[in-house]
Amino acid sequence: MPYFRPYTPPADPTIVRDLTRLQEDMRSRVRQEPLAAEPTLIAGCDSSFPTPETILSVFVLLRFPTLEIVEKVYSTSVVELPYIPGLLSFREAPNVIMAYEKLQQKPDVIMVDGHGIAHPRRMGIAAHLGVLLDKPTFGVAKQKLTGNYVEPGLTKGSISPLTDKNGDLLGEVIRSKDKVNPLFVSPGHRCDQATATRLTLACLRGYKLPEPTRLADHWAEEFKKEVR
DNA sequence: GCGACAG
DNA sequence: ATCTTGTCGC
Repeated sequence: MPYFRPYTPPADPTIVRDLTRLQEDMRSRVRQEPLAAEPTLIAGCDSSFPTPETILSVFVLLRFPTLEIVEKVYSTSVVELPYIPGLLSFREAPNVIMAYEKLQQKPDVIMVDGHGIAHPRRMGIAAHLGVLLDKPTFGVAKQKLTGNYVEPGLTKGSISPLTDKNGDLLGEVIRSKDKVNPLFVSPGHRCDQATATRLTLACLRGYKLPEPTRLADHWAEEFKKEVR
């Protein structure tokens, strides 16, 4: 429990205003619906920073529901925006998409490390990527960004709703492993809560993180060493 | 005015 | 996200 927050240089108010408006416009393009069909290929993506000015994004493609690795690719580029809560997608999405384009085969659905609609303007990076790629997406985050919830049961499989101040559902807080901090799962684009939760649970293999994002996270660390 | 604040 | 050792608990 830190008594303070690391100092973050104030972001250019003009940029923040413009990106926030852009996000509000994108919001109208997000759709929540079940998948057209049971997925055969599911992807996981995550990013790491070899240096403060370099971002490295990874995409891991897995067969579903067996979860065998089919492909893994990555992309690196120069960071152009600082981290600003709520505007994470503008900092990471460009490079994540560059990695996505390197995949030989495209997934039926993407599990993103971060939030979907569990965001102040319902536009977390998972929803953002879904709209730009016009692909089903959902988010699996390790920390809350917004919303309220009651701690779910301490055993694997316990779930409790994440809601906004109006009581609307933003996502679900899921205990993916006994006695470890829960995950925050929310739909992105062209996906609904039931699907996001079902796929997350179907991808658990004894670890806190479901395989798609766990492996993306793992390779983001491995590739980082090669790059620097 | 006082907290909260993905990665 | 990143820096960074040992250590408590199942």
